[in-house]
Amino acid sequence: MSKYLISVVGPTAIGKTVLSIKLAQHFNTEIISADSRQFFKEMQIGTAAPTLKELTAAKHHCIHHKSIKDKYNVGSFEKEALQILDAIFRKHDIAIMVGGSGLYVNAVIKGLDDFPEVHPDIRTHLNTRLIKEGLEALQLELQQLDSEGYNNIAIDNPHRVLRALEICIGSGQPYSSFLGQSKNKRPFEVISIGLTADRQIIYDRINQRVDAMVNNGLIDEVKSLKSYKHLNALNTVGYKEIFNYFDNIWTLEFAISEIKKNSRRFAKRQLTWFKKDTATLWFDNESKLDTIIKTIHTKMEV
RNA sequence: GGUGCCUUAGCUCAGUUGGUAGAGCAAUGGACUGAAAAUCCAUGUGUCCCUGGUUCGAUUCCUGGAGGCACCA
Repeated sequence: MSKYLISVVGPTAIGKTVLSIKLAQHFNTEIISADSRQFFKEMQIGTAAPTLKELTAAKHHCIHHKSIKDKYNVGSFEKEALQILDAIFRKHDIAIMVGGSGLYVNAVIKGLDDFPEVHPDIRTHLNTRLIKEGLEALQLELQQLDSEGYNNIAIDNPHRVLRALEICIGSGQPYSSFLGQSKNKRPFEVISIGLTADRQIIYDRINQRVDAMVNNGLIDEVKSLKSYKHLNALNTVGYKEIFNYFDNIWTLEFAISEIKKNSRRFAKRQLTWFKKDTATLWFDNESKLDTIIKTIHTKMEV
């Protein structure tokens, strides 16, 4: 029998966690999280990570298993996730993956190209140059080192330009020369389940969830992380806004309304990303579990 | 009750010496190969309060009205 990875995607606050646990219980299997912020053990309230009760209701992987101080990225996640899936598939025919980080989901189900490791100093240096010389100087350099990459990447996006440049500089070869390698075929089939709702319902759920986070101690959680504010993991909706409150830039009330707004925008970006995968089977967030399970079975028989 | 000011996009407001209008914020659409809850790109949505009048043409000028604000009674 083939192995199946059921991937649950959708915008934030739609109910992915709850559905994934129900699916894990029904199929008697384990869950791997593809959420780029729930990895971090220091970030619990603001990331709406599964509660202790939820974590015991089904076995979870990649939740709170890293520190915000650790170096971690999609590449590491891809490798780690594949190992975990391998272990799960030794025991089960079905595994569940749940997460709202499109790039991380794609890394597992489609795979990324292999890029050489580059020393972190290169990026630090490029960031300094970005501030001192401006984006245009780095764009010109990329044009020199990798004209194909220059023509294909989003050249207005500093992160993209820096990433391409750091690969060129670190490896001595053009960034684009690493793209499009034949990727390893996954030893499992993927069934992608999308959860969605009318925009207004998603937004209402986000607003309620943010209020709940504040009531559950979000402010204290962020306060305890103040000295790590500069870390990338904390450049996150729900944290960066509260830092502005602590820095007396915003009132608490305004910071909270900004969290809601930024979460709405995030949800929109997630929908844009997940809509691209035409294989995804979409369900309304009020759908009955039976309906979803029935669809999954049908899909597996094909 | 009187006088003055105001009424233009979802909000705050600009503007048109008369040729049906534009900023910021909000909103919407999109991109995405190791920063991804990150980062970036694109888009103006309108009885210019209503009503007559003048005019080839009024959101703009004039009359009357409605609502708001301020001051005087």
